[in-house]
Amino acid sequence: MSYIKPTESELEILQILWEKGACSVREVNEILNQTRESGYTTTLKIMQIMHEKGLVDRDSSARTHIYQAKVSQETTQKHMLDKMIDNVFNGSAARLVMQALGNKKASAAEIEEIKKYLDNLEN
Amino acid sequence: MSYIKPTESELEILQILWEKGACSVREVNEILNQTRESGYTTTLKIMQIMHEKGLVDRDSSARTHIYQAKVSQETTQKHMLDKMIDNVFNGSAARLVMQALGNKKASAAEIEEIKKYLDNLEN
DNA sequence: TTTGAAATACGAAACAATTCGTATTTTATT
DNA sequence: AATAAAATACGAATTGTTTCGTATTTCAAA
Repeated sequence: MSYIKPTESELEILQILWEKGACSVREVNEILNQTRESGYTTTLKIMQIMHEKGLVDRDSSARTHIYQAKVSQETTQKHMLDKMIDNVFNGSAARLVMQALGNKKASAAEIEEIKKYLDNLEN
Repeated sequence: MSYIKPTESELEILQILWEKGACSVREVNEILNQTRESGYTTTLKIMQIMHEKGLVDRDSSARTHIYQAKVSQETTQKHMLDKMIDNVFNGSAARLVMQALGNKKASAAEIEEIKKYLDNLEN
């Protein structure tokens, strides 16, 4: 299976599905509208397209269709990160990591976690 | 000044300009063509649009215009990372960092560098 | 069983990004 | 000065994404 690159809107919806698990269009649309204006049929249309593309699964046995992410968050993260490292960080994961840590301050606990992770990587 | 979000094509060109410093359209197009097919006037048009948007500076005193990135690589990295952390990593920089390190294997030296960086962050 | 609310389906408009053909300008060479 | 090569300018076609209006379907309550 080849990778399907989600558009921006699709990514917003995937995020919601990753978090909530399974949602109706109405649920997704309501969550979207906590952040930004979006018409119901607009959200519906995008989710239908996502289904066509194979980004989501759909249970259409009931009147209200229930959608679920079909692509995993991990796989999507991996693809987007790889692309970003290549495109914008000259191929250096280390550079990206340090930028990321500099930007958003990670908590002490998170830093410890990362250190442990690094220790493991070394072995 | 508000942030101008580069499109995909624009990002490809910025990358080249960040690396090379100052380039003619022809130079940029030749480098692009090492990776993928792209017509000369296509590249020209995109660089003209980038100029209109303020993404690049242009010296048009000679017949062959010379372009330079106007936005810094660091600023662009920061914006893209922030967005990605929010959108795809549920706001957790640590998660992104660990994914990134897992993907592309960093060298032992790079890992040491990151550890030092983390030690500094802790103080 | 009729009715209305809530859902889906669908097409087309609006918008944005990319591609490319062609006209025009510039300049070095003869 | 004429010419040809190489550059820019520009409009328009193409493609992809988002938005939305309207038609149709479905189901539960009266």
